Amino acid sequence: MGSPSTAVRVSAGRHRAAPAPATRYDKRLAEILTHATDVFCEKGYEGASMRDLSRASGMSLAGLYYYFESKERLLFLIQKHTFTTIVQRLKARLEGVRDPEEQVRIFILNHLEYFLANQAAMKVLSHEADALKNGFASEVAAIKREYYRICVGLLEELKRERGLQFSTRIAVLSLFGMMNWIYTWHNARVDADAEQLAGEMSDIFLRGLMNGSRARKDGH
Amino acid sequence: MGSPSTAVRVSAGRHRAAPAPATRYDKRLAEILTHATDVFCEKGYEGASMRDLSRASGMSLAGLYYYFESKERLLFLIQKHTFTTIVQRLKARLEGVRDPEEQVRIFILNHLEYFLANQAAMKVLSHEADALKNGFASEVAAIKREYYRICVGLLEELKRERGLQFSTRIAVLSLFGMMNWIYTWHNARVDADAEQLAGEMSDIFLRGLMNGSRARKDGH
DNA sequence: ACTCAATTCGAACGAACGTTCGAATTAGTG
DNA sequence: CACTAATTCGAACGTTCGTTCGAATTGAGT
Repeated sequence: MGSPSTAVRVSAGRHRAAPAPATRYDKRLAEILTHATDVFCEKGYEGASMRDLSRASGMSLAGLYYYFESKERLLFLIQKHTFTTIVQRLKARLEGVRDPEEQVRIFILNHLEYFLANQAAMKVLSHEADALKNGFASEVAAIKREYYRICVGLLEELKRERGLQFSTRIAVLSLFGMMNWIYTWHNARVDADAEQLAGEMSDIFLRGLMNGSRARKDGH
Repeated sequence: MGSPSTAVRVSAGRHRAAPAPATRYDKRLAEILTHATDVFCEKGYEGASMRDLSRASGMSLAGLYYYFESKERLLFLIQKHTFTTIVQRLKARLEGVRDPEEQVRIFILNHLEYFLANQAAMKVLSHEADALKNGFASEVAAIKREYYRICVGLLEELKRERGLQFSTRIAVLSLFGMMNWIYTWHNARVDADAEQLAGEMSDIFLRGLMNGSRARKDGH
């Protein structure tokens, strides 16, 4: 009967095969997601109206609902796809690398490269992290937790190998702060490319973790 | 006649004397700002409705407009007061301190202490940084620029004194990222207090700036 | 107690919101 | 071409939005 967006709808109903079927439906949906990402980036999730999204994607207001059942699910699709992709790329890049310091540098480089190549999507991921509710929120939270745990693992290994002492939690969250804050200030005309930025942040962060003198005013 | 909120209204029309008149008007406005801060923190600026603010502050919807002329101006008042206060406290604390490293540590401690003591306000300041427009935006931006420049000054001095080499811009913005990101993860039941967090972040950041080996793969 | 200004409120305004529905259009196959 | 399913749309739904207005209430000074 044709109420397609009420179900989850994976690639025109088929179960996803190996590469990507890329049906008409999938391609149009991807286009809409791209335009919606730009609008969410510029006006924020709450501040962007369905009419804004309609205008940006060149599709009628009602037409959008053929592709997703609610504004919230649209944000979910954007966040899930973005987060899944960055985790996937990270895993591929980490494969075969054994040195913990190099692994951390790869983590940072992967994050910043993807961030700058997909600024709008990553801003929506960072800035609208608490906009989803219940089921949507928990599914994105699961991916985030996996990403977080990977970083924790790398730092734990670095710590073990070099006999360092620092709070892994604070270190990881400080690193995420350094990296994610970039969406508030990065200017393509002024700032260096991802590789150089990743190098500078890696230097600050990694050297910061090495204990030359333990904590400062320890003891008392 | 009584259309008070159309003018800027400084403490019941009087020109502000030395300490603080603290009229009835001022006190009530401060209460409203406090409640509004909590609501903006929880639901975001766009996501919070005037009716939410009315409910939270226990004042009728129309009554709120006696104290400010628009929702946007309310956010502006919150941001301006918060930012002004943190800059003011910083200046007081930096007075008399000469050692650049100690100055940077004070900067970080001041920021985190105020952040954790006023989490809602600081989240509204960080997370809704782009919500204001035109005149409101530029006035807050001016304070932000001053705050930023103070930090740049401290790092430049540290760099000069110790003969270090790093990009001040990247360093400052990385530091702000580390510090401001805290609103996304800090949990009072799990995490340490401001002083300890400031110590750990200062250690990571400051040690990160000291060049033991210059940049890594330099040359090529 | 009377007065005037300061403060508060109920009720309503028009606009914009997310979403729905049935009809119209288009694309894909025989 | 004809037939069916996939896609798109105009128009409207009921709700909520930020804001306004005139009347009611309260507080302070005499």
